[in-house]
Amino acid sequence: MVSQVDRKLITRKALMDGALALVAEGSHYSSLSLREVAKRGGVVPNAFYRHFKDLDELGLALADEFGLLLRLIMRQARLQGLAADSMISDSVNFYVEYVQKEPALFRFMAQSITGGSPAMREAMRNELGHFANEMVTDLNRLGILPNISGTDMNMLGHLAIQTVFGNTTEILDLPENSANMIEAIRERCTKQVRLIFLGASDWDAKSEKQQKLDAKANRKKKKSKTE
Amino acid sequence: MVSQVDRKLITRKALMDGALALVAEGSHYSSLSLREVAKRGGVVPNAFYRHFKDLDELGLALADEFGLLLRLIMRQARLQGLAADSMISDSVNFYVEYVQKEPALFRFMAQSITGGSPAMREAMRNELGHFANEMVTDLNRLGILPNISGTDMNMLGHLAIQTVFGNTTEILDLPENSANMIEAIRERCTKQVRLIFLGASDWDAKSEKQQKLDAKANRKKKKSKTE
DNA sequence: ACAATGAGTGTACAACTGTACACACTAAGA
DNA sequence: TCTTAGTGTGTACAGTTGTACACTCATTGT
Repeated sequence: MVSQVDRKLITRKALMDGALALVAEGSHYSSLSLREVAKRGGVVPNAFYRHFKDLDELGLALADEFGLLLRLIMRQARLQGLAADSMISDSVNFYVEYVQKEPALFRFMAQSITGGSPAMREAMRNELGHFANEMVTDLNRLGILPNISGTDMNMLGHLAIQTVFGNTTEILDLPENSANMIEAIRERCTKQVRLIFLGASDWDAKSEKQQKLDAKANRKKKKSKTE
Repeated sequence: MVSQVDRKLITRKALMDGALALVAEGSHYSSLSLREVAKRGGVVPNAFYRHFKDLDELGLALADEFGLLLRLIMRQARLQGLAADSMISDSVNFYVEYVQKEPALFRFMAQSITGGSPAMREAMRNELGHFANEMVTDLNRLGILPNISGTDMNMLGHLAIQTVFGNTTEILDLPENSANMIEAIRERCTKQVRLIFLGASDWDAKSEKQQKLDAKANRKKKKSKTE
């Protein structure tokens, strides 16, 4: 005895979970069939149309769900109140933990950034971009790296999240019970992010000067090439 | 009047190019059908089996071709003899140029790292890893960053190439004739790599000490969590 | 209490899929 | 020169695909 709107929400969720399950089992989202997904959701193929017009539309709904997960992760991380001396390794650990906790959604995300429909790719890029922006906001609020300009801070944020997210597939591809491998990835990733922030702390007026010099040399070279 | 082995090689190439063409037009490799690929290669479906057992096998052949392209890029970059003062921006420009020159292969690569079969993913990771190793060898030969240990140098190489390759999909998704957007990506990517190397130049004994401190704090936190 | 809304079902069909089999035709080797 | 090997073709078939149409039946709002 469930209300009609609940029933609808339940089936909708079942379809989304069905698609995710298939992805988690190794299929690529863009090679799924509507019938497969419907069957996995415990529903007849035609019922699919009561919820989504397309598999593309379902994909965008999954992208939304992934965005929600990201927001949840951010909130959790903030609540935990990371200590300054271990902020980077804590964040990386946090991320790795969530990838293992929600492998299907992260696998889907990884697939979609490079392989989804154009709309899908944009949606995923937006989610990650939002995540990076939030991180930059936090860094500013905490007064970390105060000497860096706004655009450079943005660049830094994107670099950091791109680096962390770049390890996703590798984590997911590990066989189960290989905690030592996970540990290795975690350490390498922490090192990488730490190196990035070390670079950022030197990314001040001095390096700006160097940058301009380099840019000039670059333009010169380009010019001589076209001649 | 072509020899039999030539004919075979020609058709094989046609099949591979057909698959790449479909990928370049927006399909995901893992959603291609054998018949589609055969038609695009100008051959009847059954003829496919004379060259590949599977679409997977064709995919691995394409991964090989991508590896060849990477080696070509490396050789070209070395021949050009990059100047020390603009080495980073030159390398990035070089990469961006090749992505635009071979969009299909790079699109295929981007798709395959996160979305191919397990064998495919591993093949692509190996190709990129080899590329990173070559880069590290060059850095060592040129005496750049002599104070960094072997494993850290490896980490650095992987970070650098992951950063550059991370821009691939974004470049490929730009509409044609948007040179200014390309320029923006090129600049951002150059900045990122420069920041990474800036961080690496400080990645010495001093930062190693800081790293150990952080690791200790991390262990402490973990312990208290499990209690 | 009753009509209506709408989630889920069953049947149907044309298009497409991978692949098995028998065949043609041409280059290679005797 | 004649046989052989091997690339490419044509036909065939069973399974899967997306989706249209007509339907049941429970939950809703009156």
